Amino acid sequence: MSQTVDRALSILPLLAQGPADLGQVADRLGVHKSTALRLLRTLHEHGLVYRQQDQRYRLGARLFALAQEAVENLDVREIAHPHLAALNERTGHTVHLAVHEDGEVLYIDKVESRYPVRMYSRIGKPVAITVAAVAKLLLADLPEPERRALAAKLDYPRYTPRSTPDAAAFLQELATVREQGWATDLGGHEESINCVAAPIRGADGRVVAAMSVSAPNVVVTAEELLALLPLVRRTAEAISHDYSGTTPPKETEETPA
Amino acid sequence: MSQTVDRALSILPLLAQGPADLGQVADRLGVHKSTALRLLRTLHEHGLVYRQQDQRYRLGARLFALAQEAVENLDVREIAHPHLAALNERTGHTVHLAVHEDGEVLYIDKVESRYPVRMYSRIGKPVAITVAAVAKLLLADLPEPERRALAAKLDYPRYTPRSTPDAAAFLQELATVREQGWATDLGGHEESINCVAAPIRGADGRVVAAMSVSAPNVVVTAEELLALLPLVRRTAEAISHDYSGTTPPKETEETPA
DNA sequence: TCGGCCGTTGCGCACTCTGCAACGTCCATT
DNA sequence: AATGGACGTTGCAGAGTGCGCAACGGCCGA
Repeated sequence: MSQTVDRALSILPLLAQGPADLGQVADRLGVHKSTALRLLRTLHEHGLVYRQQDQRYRLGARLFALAQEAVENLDVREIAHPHLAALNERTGHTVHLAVHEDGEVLYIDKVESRYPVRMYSRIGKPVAITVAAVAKLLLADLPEPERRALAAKLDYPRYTPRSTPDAAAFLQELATVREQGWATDLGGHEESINCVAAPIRGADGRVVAAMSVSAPNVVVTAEELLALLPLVRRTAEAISHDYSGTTPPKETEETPA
Repeated sequence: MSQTVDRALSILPLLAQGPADLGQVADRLGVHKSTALRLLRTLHEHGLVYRQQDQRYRLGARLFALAQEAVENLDVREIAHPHLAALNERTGHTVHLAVHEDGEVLYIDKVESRYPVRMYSRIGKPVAITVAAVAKLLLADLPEPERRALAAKLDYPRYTPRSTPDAAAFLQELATVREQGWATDLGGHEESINCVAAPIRGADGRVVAAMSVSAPNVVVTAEELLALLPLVRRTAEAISHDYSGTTPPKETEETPA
């Protein structure tokens, strides 16, 4: 691994917390000011950081553009979107699409609820991986050793009394989810918000994405939301079908890791 | 400028065009495969690139997260959003918020039209800088030398017959915009889409952002859209007021050990 | 079975990055 | 108005680090 690049890239999450001046960056990186300056200059030339009038640095414009182009290259998203929109049209609730990547699960698309009370989330924001319904689906599909390894590495924050408490409970939950082919989050992240989710599979049967419908208690009860499960599953299957269909005959996949 | 970091960062826009394998990356960078590999590994460890099952690289998840955190740190956005939503509520049209940064203008917020026919745009996407109404406002406020330098550097694509043809016309337009304090784009980017825009100013009077209302011909005529100008300007002024008010003259930041 | 393609590894050389120290500037303080 | 300090910037010499080369190994198609 390249030390120089490593240091430069470490600046980005640092600046994500808010603007910082040269000295602060150098301190937090543990390098000399002149070094930090050179790195920041390079990042600047690539548009990844921006220098404000007060000379402090913050994350730059090209970062948005890159993230944007990146998300547009995800073909699952393209294919799923009309289905998500239709489901939102029909139910009125917030619909999410999420993928798994290197131990993180993040939303890559979202259709907002029609109701005034909405849940907070953002495309690109990593989800609460130990409780979110979509996360359970995505992780439940991992090969068993990976699943165990990941579960062991995770933190298990107690967002609510119903949050997954530890790795054992999580693995148990994943097994259940894997078995039944759908997942829920009933107040595990925020007390008053429930979700039901279903997996989207590629041609080889592996889970490539997951979608969910979320709604707060004040709009519909958990039971009413669960009644939507068949609809959610059908939607996910429709997306899976579209996705497998339009994806050209994939090169052979090595199943055993 | 750091060579290593420079090379590493050059990989990102390259991957933004689509996934690529190691050889392609090395070729396009003009370096040896082993070098490209090391750079990609470093980028990977920071989550900026992701390696798919077919071993090809594409942009990674953390990029989204970073862009997300970045946009949330823009306080103009925070302050402007309710106003934009209100304007959308009242007019039904698409409302945009944009800022200028290092010769690029990009949308940082958007409220979607209520009408079924919508214009295509995305938060984070750089706008057509030579024709967009918000771009004119932001660039018109630059000091004259910078304005000239930037105008000279730009390309002037002929999106439509009404697109700004060259630097001279652009500078002329900027002068007009600067004078009148608002801007329009009448079919300059896409034949059937019109915009009206107004500037948002900081406490020192400089333009820090610009907002616009856009609608296609099929929904409202250009005249009808122009009739919204006073409303748009009032909204922009309200945001400017909020922004100047809530931004303290200077904030001091302490560094916790 | 063989050949080619691609990703990966170890290594020695030298290029490039590093930290230091000194300078210029701006601002707050006396 | 003068002084001190904080901060960003620059040039430099040393060495640490990234560079390309060459060889290996796995995979796939011939």
